[in-house]
Amino acid sequence: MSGTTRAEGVRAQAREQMRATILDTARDHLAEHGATALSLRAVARDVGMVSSAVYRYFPSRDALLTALIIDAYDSLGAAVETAEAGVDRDDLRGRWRAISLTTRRWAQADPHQYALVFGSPVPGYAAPQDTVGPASRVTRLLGDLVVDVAALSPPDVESPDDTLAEALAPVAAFVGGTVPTEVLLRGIMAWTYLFGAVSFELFGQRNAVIPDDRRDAFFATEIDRVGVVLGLLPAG
Amino acid sequence: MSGTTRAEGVRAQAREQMRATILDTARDHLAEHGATALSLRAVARDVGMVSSAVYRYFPSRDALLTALIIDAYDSLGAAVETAEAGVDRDDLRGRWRAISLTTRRWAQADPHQYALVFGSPVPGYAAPQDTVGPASRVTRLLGDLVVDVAALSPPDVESPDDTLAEALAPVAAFVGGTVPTEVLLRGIMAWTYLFGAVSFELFGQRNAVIPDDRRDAFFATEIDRVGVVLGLLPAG
DNA sequence: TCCATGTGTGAGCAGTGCTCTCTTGTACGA
DNA sequence: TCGTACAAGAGAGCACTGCTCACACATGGA
Repeated sequence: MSGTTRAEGVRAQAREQMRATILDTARDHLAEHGATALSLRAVARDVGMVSSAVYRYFPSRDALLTALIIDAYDSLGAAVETAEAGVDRDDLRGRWRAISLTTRRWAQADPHQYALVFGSPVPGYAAPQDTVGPASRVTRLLGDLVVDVAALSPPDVESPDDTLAEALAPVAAFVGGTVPTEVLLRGIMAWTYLFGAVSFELFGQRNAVIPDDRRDAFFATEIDRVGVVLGLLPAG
Repeated sequence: MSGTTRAEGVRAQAREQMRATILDTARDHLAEHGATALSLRAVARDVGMVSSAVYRYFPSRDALLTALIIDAYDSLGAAVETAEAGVDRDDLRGRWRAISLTTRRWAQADPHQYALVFGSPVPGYAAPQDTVGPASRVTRLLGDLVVDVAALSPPDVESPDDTLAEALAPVAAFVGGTVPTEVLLRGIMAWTYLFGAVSFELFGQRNAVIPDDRRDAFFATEIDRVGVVLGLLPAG
């Protein structure tokens, strides 16, 4: 209890640092070879210890993957939050664009990390509760956007479907405020489209569909279209 | 050269049957445990031979996976084609619904098979050319639908973007006929949304968003919305 | 100062993909 | 009809994986 502000203990600090080192190395391996090829033994070799020592820090390979997932959510969340924060609050279209384009850019920068989170889940693996917090950072931004959309440009029509409101009750609770069901629906659909488009492109489904050098422009086009056509944003 | 119509040879026939047996067993394993857990040795055990014998039929685990992918595309294609064929040609909305709902149902019936095709690609694995044929069966139906949409209910506005037409040139070539760029764009977006929604739901991204017992209804709602709101189908 | 505890080691088990050599049955050409 | 070439399976083996366990050891904390 001398140098550190928090009396954390030397051991605890060293442990935390070792954990971080392992995680960093694992992230490198993930970026290079993908999730299913991520080998705990290989990570251990890179870190410079024997494989069994890693188990002092992560009880299983799945636990390591879970840590990487939380990591990825946080990384994406931070990137999108930063980009979105730089846009004027009243510029709904700009906020939607910032969220979308940043998500895509982040995904392209590290496809394996994106796939780990938004791709097909690892078999037999159920995301633990620890992941829900970081996972909702992007969703949070979309939720806020939807609230502002409802306030600044209310929908022209109200959704007549009563059961729809019940289906979207969890969503209404999440976004908070009083948002018409119609706007909630449009928000979810925009959310779905965004990740559908990014995944489609990243997972190669568009390979022979949109020429490589047109993908950027096309993504911008479709994202703008989604904003307008789903009534999420005013036309023009 | 006695019983068979085609003089295929006894050996070739036996070989084909053995290949099918292996593939069937592999499909069972896939459905139960998922792609990354699919073990060639385990399949061999189930079939009743030693693992090295399987290599007489599939040169590698990847080759076995490729065969399963082609299989999956064909299975999905057949299911959707059958469903769509049962709808009146003029009923554009009905055709869109049939394609969408059947795709979702098929995906839910065997999530691992869906994930194999539309999930994050296996690392280091690039789908060979053999897969493009079966892969385009659903896309073909959507292409035909788009052509009929263009003929039966032309878009209210033409897309002013010239570069967009260039980006969609491969798509225009695929669907054939003379389809306005605007309709092509809407078709691609509907296609993107469909698989985005199915993937999102199957991969658990909607777990805390839409209650389980509302998913069927919600999917129907969003699919109808996509049809109308993207201008793919007339409102009403 | 002393030792309980946290941390790293290395052997080992059961599994994997894949290669190789060897044997055997039999389909097919002469 | 017969002999054989060849396909097909068996089995051992290599290098890898995740994970467990008994062990050694340094050291932080009392």
